[in-house]
Amino acid sequence: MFAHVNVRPATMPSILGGLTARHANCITSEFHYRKGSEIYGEKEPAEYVYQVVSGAVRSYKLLSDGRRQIGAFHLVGDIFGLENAETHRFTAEAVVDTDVRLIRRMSLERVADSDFALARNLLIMTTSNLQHAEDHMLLLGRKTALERVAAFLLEMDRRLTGVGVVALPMCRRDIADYLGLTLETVSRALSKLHGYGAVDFLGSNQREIMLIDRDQLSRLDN
Amino acid sequence: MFAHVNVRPATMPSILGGLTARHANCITSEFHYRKGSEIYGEKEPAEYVYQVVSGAVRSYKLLSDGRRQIGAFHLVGDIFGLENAETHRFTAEAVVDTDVRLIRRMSLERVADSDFALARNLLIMTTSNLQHAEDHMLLLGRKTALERVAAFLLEMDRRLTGVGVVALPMCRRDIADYLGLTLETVSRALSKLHGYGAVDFLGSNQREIMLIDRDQLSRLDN
DNA sequence: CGCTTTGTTGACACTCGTCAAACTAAGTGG
DNA sequence: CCACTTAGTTTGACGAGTGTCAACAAAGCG
Repeated sequence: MFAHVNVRPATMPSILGGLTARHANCITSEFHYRKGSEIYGEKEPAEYVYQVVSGAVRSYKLLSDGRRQIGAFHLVGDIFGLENAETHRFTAEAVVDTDVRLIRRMSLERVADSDFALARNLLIMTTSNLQHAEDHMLLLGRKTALERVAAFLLEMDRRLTGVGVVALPMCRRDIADYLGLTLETVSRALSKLHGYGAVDFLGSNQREIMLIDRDQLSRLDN
Repeated sequence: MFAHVNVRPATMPSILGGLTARHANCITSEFHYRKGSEIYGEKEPAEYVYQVVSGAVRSYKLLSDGRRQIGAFHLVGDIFGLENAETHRFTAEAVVDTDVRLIRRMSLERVADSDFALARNLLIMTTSNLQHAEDHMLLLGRKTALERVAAFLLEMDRRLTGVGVVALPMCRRDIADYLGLTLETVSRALSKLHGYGAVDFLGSNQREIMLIDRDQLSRLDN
């Protein structure tokens, strides 16, 4: 599984706009997390910022009775765990075996006061997280199950390859908890999309490769 | 339009941490919006940043068929319309007759590069918007109607007075579109909470004053 | 080749949405 | 001042969409 993923550090957007190592005066190192293992927990002190080198990560919140809302998936190249408070607001777990680059975090005050460009990058990244959350609120509050799944496939296609071929790293339950649905509803929506011809499945391994018809999905997505 | 503009010394927490006028080199002025009128539209260029002086504002997104998701309510003292891209990502409307203070916006680049403290304030405000959106995703994705309404009342109490007495400026439809419900479901949830003794209504005017039992509501909220 | 995990599908239940009616409050003009 | 209108709220009846529970199939794995 994921045998062909080859990391090319040189082609990956470098963390914090290429400013980390020399400006933040910190050590960057790589670390491996096995599928399902926790990278950090909600309310833990935020010591590091992370970048996905290979694999995928989910960030989620829990209610007291175990209901889970995944706020975002972090894919290759994405930065996550960026907080300017002292603690993490999500739990982060590896969706599959995942390599991450770690950067020891500085306090926000020192960062923002010491480097204009870095401060701007922090703001840009935070804003892009905010924008994603804003769009996701619309999805969670107002879209139907079919629209959510269509939007999800389009998002993953855009972020993974952008060519209409998607190999999802996450399972149905993860998708469901991202979309505010149950895994059964996600499965049914995918079957329906398959029936419409908007999605085709290649190979019959568990983590199927999907061929998606972006025009058709876009029409469903509003 | 712009008939009542009058410049005033700050009697409330001044915008952008008291740095606007002298640091951002801009004019602050007040303006009045009548109930229901639009302050800015989604995708319009972001020329100003706003602060609520009196009244209340809703920020929302629409789907093509008219479904609406309110992302946030802005109450007295709140700053809104803060974008670092060139355009607004929400439409903003006055919920009731509302006075706002306007500050002409600078481009993000110039702001962040010219003032450390201002850059930090921008980041702090953006982060607090992000945190609200993250919490709201959990509500929209995973909470029941009753839990959403309970959480809403607690949020409004906290932000308006914090003493368990709430006078909501917005109508049932606004609440519904904020919580991802219908107005009927909101009304039923409030009736149920009233039945539980978690909410009491004072006076019988339209915009009732509510007495809320925060302990009881907190138990429902998870 | 069993065993476990993940995904699919069906039957059914239930929450919430839809539609409709009654009611209250507020605004308007004669 | 009072009918009349308009906007907003509440409540009921009903139905649709999604969740729940269960059975089965498929895939991964030792």
